[in-house]
Amino acid sequence: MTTGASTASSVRVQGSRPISFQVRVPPPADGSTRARLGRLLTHHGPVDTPVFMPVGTNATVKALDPDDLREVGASMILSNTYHLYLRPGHERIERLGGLHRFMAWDRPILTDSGGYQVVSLGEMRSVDETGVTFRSHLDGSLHGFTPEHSIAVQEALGADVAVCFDQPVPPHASSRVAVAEATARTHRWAARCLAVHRRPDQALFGIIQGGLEPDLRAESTRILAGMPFDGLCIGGLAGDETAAQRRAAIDVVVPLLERDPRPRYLMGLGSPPDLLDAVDAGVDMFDSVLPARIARNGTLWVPEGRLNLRNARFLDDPAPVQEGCRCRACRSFSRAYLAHLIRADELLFYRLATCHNLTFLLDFMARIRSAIADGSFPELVRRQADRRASKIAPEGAPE
RNA sequence: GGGUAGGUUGAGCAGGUGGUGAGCUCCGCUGACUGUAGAUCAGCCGUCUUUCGACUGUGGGGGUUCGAUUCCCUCCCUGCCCA
Repeated sequence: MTTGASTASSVRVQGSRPISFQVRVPPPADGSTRARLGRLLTHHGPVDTPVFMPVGTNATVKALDPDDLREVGASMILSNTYHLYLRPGHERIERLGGLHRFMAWDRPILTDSGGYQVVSLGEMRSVDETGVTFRSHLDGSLHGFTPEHSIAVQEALGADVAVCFDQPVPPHASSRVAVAEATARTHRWAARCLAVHRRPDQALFGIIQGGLEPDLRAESTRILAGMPFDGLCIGGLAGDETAAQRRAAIDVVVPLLERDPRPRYLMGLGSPPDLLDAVDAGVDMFDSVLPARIARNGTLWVPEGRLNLRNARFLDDPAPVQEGCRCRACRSFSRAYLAHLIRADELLFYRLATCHNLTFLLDFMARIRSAIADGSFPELVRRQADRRASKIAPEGAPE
């Protein structure tokens, strides 16, 4: 198998990129923020950035159907290579017309590569230069995943954007040597992904690693930026790092990409303050399971913070979760009703709760975009910082 | 009326045939969750105490005994069977 970026770039036909990205409102020259407004053009329509992509691991954003997804304002979603490969199988999805058709979602999709499962599956995998050996979480069977394999699966799924198979470094157990090795391997794997990726209607993003080591982050950024990817991911920051550590890592990456025309995608982060901070740092794309997962577990975001609908105090509360919220939960139902549903283990709870949190977050993102457009974004960041400092409830930004 | 099986901390149970019953599952309360092994997980869940710990508690009453949830008597309540 041939490797190397040069081989790969010759495969990628110049001129007709599978996606295009244009920055419509660049960061202000005064350096007050790196926030920028952009538009990603794909075969399945445009995506305004900064964008948050809800996560639909098993070809579904849990509890929602495509109508719900459009209603909450999702313009692009993420799905997962590893899970769909195991079940129902990427070949089956391909036979059935590809992922978009399979899940009846006609807007853009990005597939994660399965690299993150190196972290999430913990002991159930082993890694070497060839790739990763996973133990299936479904039946314990063994599966080898290589960069080439990941790309093949992603091409079969047919998402608009595929992502390189990388090796994130598990958060705490990260000696500098371990970070350096995983990062270097991620670079070699990136080249292998490029070498085999040929689907012309699918973009491919590379993943920057480097942990929290500034020089390794910088080196990783330079190497990845030197390869003909359609976009660049910032990986390995959705673990137990502090907000300050994340910001520091992003602030190493983005300045090195200042004149790079490609979108920047921070993988795995999705709380409102995380988004605000990362947009300020110059990030264009996000994904996270957080809003949907905490919703299913009873926690809903409101401007004042979080509500845990399991709490007894909501059983008699006739107010909507959030006054004035446009989501289907708030339009029709009381906190008392939702508190009842969750106690009764009623399935409707998951749908309503997920609709609310995604609406909250996507509306927050829309507000960020309009603030960038009208120049008020730095003020938004400042207000948020003030609120945190004074420990008053954050405006649009619960933890 | 006769027989029989029972009555344990909100519910359902376990255990205990004379040597200190606070154990489980629900329910309930609180918290966590960030490229989804997650509609999951963790802590608490008799009273007092931050903790250590102390106290109370095996349907009611009585008896035997150094000591009773256990043995005896009696009453109450519940299920089932027979009349």
